[in-house]
Order: sequence, then structure tokens, then C-alpha cells
Amino acid sequence: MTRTAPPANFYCPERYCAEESVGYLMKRVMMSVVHQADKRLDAHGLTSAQWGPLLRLRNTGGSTVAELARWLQIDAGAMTRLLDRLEKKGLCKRVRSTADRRVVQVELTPDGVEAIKEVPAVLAEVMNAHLAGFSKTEWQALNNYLQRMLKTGDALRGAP
Amino acid sequence: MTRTAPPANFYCPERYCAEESVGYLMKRVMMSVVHQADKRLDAHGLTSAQWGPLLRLRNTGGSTVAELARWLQIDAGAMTRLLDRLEKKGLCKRVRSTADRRVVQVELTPDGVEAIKEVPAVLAEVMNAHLAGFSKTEWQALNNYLQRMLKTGDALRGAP
DNA sequence: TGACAAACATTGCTTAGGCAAATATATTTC
DNA sequence: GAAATATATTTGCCTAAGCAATGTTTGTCA
Repeated sequence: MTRTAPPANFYCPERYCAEESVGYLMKRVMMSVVHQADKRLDAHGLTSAQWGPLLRLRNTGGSTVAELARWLQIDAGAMTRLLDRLEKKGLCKRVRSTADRRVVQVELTPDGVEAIKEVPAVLAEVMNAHLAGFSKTEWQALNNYLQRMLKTGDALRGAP
Repeated sequence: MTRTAPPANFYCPERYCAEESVGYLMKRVMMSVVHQADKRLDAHGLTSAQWGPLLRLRNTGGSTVAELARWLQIDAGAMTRLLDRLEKKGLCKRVRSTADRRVVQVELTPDGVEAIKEVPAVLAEVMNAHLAGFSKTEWQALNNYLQRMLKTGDALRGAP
């Protein structure tokens, strides 16, 4: 049982300035990344919210609504409607499971397989572009920092 | 005139794995930060999208719709509706400018001043919590990395 | 077995952001 | 000064996520 480290002391209420905060910077960086990815994926008719489930479906060869929602950490209702939109575009299809009649199996259609093809290249390209000038050591350090923050954040809300 | 560094080469399409990407980690960290902040601000009747304009209004002593939208980097239409909600809650008020009749001046109400009071403390607390275990050097390195990524991202879309 | 709890999918209501069009006012240009 | 251009705000239509029901089906356990 490892002891949890105490909170850091980098920010204090009196002179908290959003523009100098790691949180603010991270939000801005994410906005830039998403914007770039969206711009490139628009040609393929996908939004930044839509390639997530498609990629998962490709990697698993089919999944369920609840599993996709858990995987992407979004609300199950939101996932239902996201799948509505993807199905309307003909990129995936839903089939009620016969084994467990509560669940709905989701699968890619041939058009869905086609649509997801270029996505990994786009994501890799956008991330590499944003990391221009980084050494491998710096990139690894950044990864390490983010993984630690994520772990700390999960612990905050008592995650497994 | 400094030459821009070429894209990095950390990710490639064939074995691009979202879970191992800096982008994925950053998104997850931001979700955790926003979730924690929302949980604490809920008691004050604010959402994570609403303290942004309020804080800006406090720091500037009043602003305009367009300036707030630019500051927070969101759509002007979205800002209009966000201000609708804040105004309905009685946290700010709008006054048509007499100097330039196109613009609408936005100001905090006394209730708005009250609502924003605890926000910096909450933000500082949430950020410090997520940075538990970080040395000052590591924190500075993280800041430096993020600033560089942001600058690179801005350059990508030709920002000033 | 039979009640009760849990899991799954969906829908309604809300907040929220992006894009485009409409309108009103300023500024610049000729 | 008139016309073109730019800026400011708002509105409509879309995607999107959260929360709280609801109905259905499955699993548990007394």
C-alpha cells in the first residue's frame, strides 16, 4: 500500500492566473490538436468525436454501446446518439444480441472500414507536428508527467 | 526569422495506439481536472464553462461579447448564449454601448462578484492536487513543454 | 421460485461549441 | 459624400456531452 503524495503547492488563490496555469495551457494545446485533426478529417466526413468509436470497433471487431461508452469515458446516452449519427451515415450498424437480449452489438460497415483507414495517419501526423522540436527524452518526460497526473486524478475520485 | 523545427517522428500510422499517445493522455488529464473543478463549483452554481467569462469580467472590470469570445477562444454565438444563461442567473448584465452602438458592454452584478470569489481557490486546489508528487523542476519542465506545443500549434494555423 | 437488484439501451431536458446567415453600426476607400 | 469593407451581436441549425428517468432483460439470493 503506497502512500499518496500530498498536493503540490505551485498555485495559490490570491495570485492564481489562468494564463500561467498548466491546466490552461493543456486546454489550449488540446484545442489546437483537435482543431487540426478536425480540419484534416473533415475531408473524410468525420468529426473528432466520431473516429473514437470507429477505431475501437475496428480494433475489437465489434462491440456494444455500453462498452464503447466506457472505453471513451462518455455518457451512455451520448454514445447512443453518436451511434445514431454514425449509423445514419452508414458507417456502422446495430444488431440486437441474441445471447443477451439487453445488449446491442455494434459493427463497422464496409463504408465504416473505409472511413477509418486514414485516421491513424492523420492522428500521428497532427501529434508529430505539435511535438516538433522535442527530443525523445523530452517526449518521454512529457508522457511520464501526464501519466502521473492521470493516475493522481483517478485516485482523487477513487478509481480502481 | 527563426526556422521552424520539422515535425517529430514519435508516432507512425501503422502502430498508432491512442492509449499511448500524448494527445490521449492530455485529454484524459483535462477530463479529470474539469470533472474535479465542476464537482467543487457545483456548490456555487457554476459550471466549468461559466467561470471563464466571469473571471475575465472581474479582472477587466467589464468587457464586451466579442472580447470575451476572443479571450476564451470560443465562437461569438456561443458566447452570446453563455451570457444569456449567466444573465438569467443574475450574475452579469449587458448594456448597449453609447460610444460604439454595435458593441454590448458586459459587467458583473454584485451576485456575479460573489459567485466568482471562491473560484481561484478551487482552481488552484484542483491543479495542485493533480500535480501531487511533482518537483518544482518537473512542473517547470511541463510548463515549458506545453508552451512550446502551443506555440507550434499556433504556427501551424498561421497565428500571429 | 419469486422478489429484488443490477446492467443495458434509449429518450427527454439541459448546457455547450462550431458554422453560416442576418442585421446594425463603423471605418475605409474612391 | 457614396460605396465597399470591416466589426459586433444575434439567431438558426448542427454536433456533442451530462444527468435523470424509463423499460427490458438478466443475475442473485433468501
